[in-house]
Amino acid sequence: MQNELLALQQQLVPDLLTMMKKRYRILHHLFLTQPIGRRALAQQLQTTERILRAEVDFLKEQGLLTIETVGMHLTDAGKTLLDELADVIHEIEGLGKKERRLADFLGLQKVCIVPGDADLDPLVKKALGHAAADYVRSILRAGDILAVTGGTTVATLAEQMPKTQLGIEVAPARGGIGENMEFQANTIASRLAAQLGGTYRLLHAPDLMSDEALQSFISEPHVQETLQRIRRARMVVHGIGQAIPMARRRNLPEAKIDQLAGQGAIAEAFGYYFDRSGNIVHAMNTVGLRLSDLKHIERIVAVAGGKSKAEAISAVAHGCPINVLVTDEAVADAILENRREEPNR
Amino acid sequence: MQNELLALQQQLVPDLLTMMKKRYRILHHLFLTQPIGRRALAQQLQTTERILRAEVDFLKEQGLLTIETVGMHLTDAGKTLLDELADVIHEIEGLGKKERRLADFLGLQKVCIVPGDADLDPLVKKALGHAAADYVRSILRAGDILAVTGGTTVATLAEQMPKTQLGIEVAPARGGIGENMEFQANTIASRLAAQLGGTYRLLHAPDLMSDEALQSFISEPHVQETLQRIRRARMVVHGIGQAIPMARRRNLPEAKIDQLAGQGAIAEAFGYYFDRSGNIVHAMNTVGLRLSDLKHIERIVAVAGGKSKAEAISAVAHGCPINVLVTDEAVADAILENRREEPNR
DNA sequence: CATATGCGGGACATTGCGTGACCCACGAAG
DNA sequence: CTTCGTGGGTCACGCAATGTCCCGCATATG
Repeated sequence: MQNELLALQQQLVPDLLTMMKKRYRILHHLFLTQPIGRRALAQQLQTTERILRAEVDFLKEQGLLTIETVGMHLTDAGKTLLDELADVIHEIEGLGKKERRLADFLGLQKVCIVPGDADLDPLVKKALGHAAADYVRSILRAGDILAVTGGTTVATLAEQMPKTQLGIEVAPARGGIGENMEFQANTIASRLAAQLGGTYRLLHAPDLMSDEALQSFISEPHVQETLQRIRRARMVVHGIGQAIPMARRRNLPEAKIDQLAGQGAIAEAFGYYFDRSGNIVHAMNTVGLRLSDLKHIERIVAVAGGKSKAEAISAVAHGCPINVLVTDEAVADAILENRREEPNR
Repeated sequence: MQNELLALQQQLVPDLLTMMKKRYRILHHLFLTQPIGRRALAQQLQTTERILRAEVDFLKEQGLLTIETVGMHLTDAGKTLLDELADVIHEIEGLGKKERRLADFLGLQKVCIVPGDADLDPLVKKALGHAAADYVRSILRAGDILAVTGGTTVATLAEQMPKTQLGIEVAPARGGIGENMEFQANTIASRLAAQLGGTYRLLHAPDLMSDEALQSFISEPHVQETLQRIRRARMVVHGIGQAIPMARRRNLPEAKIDQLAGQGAIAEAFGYYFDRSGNIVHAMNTVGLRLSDLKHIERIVAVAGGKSKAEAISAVAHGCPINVLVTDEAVADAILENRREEPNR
């Protein structure tokens, strides 16, 4: 077991393990920001140029990165090493343990944690997307239908998804909401389909509409068809939002927002608002995947990070039949911290 | 697989393995020579006092050794670490591979190799004894009969055997030969029995005697009984000697020695002399375990090291039904080296 | 086209740490 | 008692790691 070896090395050469982490961090950061120069990288990694330079010289010597006029790039060997190293660093940092504890606490099948706090460092969100993309890709099989919601985090996943030729059908789980095109479920679906070498469907509908409009809308044949595809998805990937900021982004009336706040709404997912215990306090009149559809879907993957979302994530985990959660360390720590206090209440 | 981790580390922090080996070497040497002081240890490890001091300070900080006025000692944590580390170092040094190759070539069940050359460094012999003791102890079960021959190497084994309460019966496989009491089979048997928490029998007999004397001697009831115990041993541990030096130590007449040399005698074990192909060229009129008894014994362990004995060890391995060989790296290298030349002859 | 920015790489002074070379006090052993 | 080996302290030296620049160049930008 490699864990034993790491334990031995922790005793015998602790500073070299530190060195290993340091170099891994450089490679990893480089991977996320390439191409990038010495100075900029040094600043982002909170180290001096000279120190980074020494490390970079070494890593170049090892053939793990190339130095060009535009900046530094990882070589294929560097990427391979990074992948293989990820698990090791995971264990060294104790993330594996946290994942198991969090999965146990939230009753999930699996939890993936990336180091850092997506609120503080935008690269953590990128790493989050990468980790989620890795996981999704490891599960997907040719011919699967994959449903995705919108949001910046899921958009990052699509961006980080490596090119493959899997032949997946990607469908948006939600209609459009009134914000940036870039983060719409439709946009993400098309992007993901491009990366995965598959096809995609679109749900040309506003996310929110009146009852009558909704009824007539969903009886449209092509909408019906898309909705049926969505409901037959094998896997759905969705984000988790904070209730109030989300309501604001949807331009809900102030009165409605106040009402939600009064009901203790703290989290949002799939158009549903949850209080901290996971109870649904409000369901939007939404087109797309409903909560009741989820139980027919094999694998439900939630992706969200940033300490500010910790409570929301915990709430949705209790209220939604999630299988897998991909999040960051700040969230994991916050939830596990709260857990200790809960039993006393 | 831990090998993968080592490969990764080799790329990312090449110093790590070097440093690990260095510190392992210090701990190992300290284990074999404790209590010992800074200066003496530095000299033996071919390093400077100041360097060793830095390492020792670190290892002390890690709680792996204690520093007292009499010198340094390993702590229990240090011993544990050393044990666990042994396998890792084994693989790093490629000894595991050599063991498998040598076992394959000599047709043995198992080979254990310790680094170094017992001819050059007396501590290697000690390590040899330690490794052999470790192996023997791992096999022994309560109630077993263990037969041992004489010799300095087997004596070292007895010395290195940790105290246990196994309840073993130890019997000398040979009578006494005319040399130092310390290395007699009888002495070793009693010592081993003390360490293993068992009983022992003695074979009060000269190793070499005339036919008539031998006949009358082995008909003595208590000798008979001891001999029967010996032949029912589950395990026998024996040394391997070079033919001519051994003959000299036994004070054989010069004429006999010349005759042995003429017959190509190169190795000695159990009182038999072998040529390089493993043919018996001379059998002494010996009391104790005969070659023909060996086939009834479950596990036959040979312990011998030092490059000068390489040919002898190879010869005995071919001529004797040995199961397990514990030797040093110099021997292994020499035998494996010769192997490449043999097919061409 | 000219300018500005960020890139890699070179250069150099400085400093800080590893290291060598001692010292002493002490306890054990002869 | 002397002698040896022990740990621990100290200090100066030297080199390597580091901080701090600079330059030439490619690219983006106006």
